[in-house]
Amino acid sequence: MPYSSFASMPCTLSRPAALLGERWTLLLLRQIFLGTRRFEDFQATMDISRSVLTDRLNVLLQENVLKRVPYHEDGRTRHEYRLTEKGRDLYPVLMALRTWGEKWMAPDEEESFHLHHRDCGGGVRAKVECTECAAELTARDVQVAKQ
Amino acid sequence: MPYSSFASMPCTLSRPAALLGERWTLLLLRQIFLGTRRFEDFQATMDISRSVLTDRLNVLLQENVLKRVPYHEDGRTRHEYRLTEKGRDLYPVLMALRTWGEKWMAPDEEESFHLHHRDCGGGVRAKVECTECAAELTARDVQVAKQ
DNA sequence: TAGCTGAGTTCGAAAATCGAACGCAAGGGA
DNA sequence: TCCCTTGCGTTCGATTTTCGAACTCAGCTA
Repeated sequence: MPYSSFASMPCTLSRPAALLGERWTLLLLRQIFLGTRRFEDFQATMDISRSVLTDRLNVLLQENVLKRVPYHEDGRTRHEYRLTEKGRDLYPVLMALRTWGEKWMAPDEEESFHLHHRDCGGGVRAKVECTECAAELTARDVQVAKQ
Repeated sequence: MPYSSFASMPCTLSRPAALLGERWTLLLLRQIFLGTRRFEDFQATMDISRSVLTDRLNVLLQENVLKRVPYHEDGRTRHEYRLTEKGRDLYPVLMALRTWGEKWMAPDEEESFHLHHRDCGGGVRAKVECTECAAELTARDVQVAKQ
């Protein structure tokens, strides 16, 4: 049972965890949410090796998290990588990571970037809530039922 | 600038992403949230190689996500791995992964486990909200400010 | 005394990653 | 026309990680 078998287990947690748990994939998604879209820009800003970058982009294309979109520059047609709706839906995952990072791994100095709600200027945080009563939940409030 | 340099960048997203983005780490945390605590049990249920398991547990101990707690069995003292408060605070990350998995990677058959709020029996989901106006936010509602 | 168990450690083989060079197609300039 | 540049990969040999099986070790147990 190798690592990749978690990607095909009938578990809605192990499948995303196996996909995003590959080295570089979370950092790549971070870069995408920060606005990077082109191969050269990923390579330059992350200093990832080109072959691994190719591989990770292809995996995310295959999983339909990203799509290749043509664009024009200097009269030439090229392609850039953009989030699909499925990809955009990963936003809460990244925000949960960031919320945790702010609480537990905040560097001494200033942040490298701030996020705020366009409409009201407020801050941004991830949370877990009950779909019925809308209470905020921690691990202790949740019961696991096998099968 | 190797992979590990993201773990020390002054960015509250890249640091957690680099830590949890190592192979096996997310799957290991999933197993821990499901209740596994002992070396042998991790090894048996995940079929991870023993040396990598040792390494990942040590990294999480060092980051203070896990702690080693002594327990007694058959009159012998052993240790088990348990979440610290910092570790328990990763719950929203795992729930965000699961919420995404339920929407986009749900297997045809039944889930391997269900989660529900102890108090009211409702479902569980992760979301992103504004700290001021409490509106639910998507990537489009959020503005990134450099520095 | 010998065997068992939990929790690792060790080590040679296999796989993943790295970095530097190479390939290639489509302009642009001389 | 020929050469140069750019963006986006591919290839390849060297280095790192991971794998899997065997080994270690301490403290019971038979």
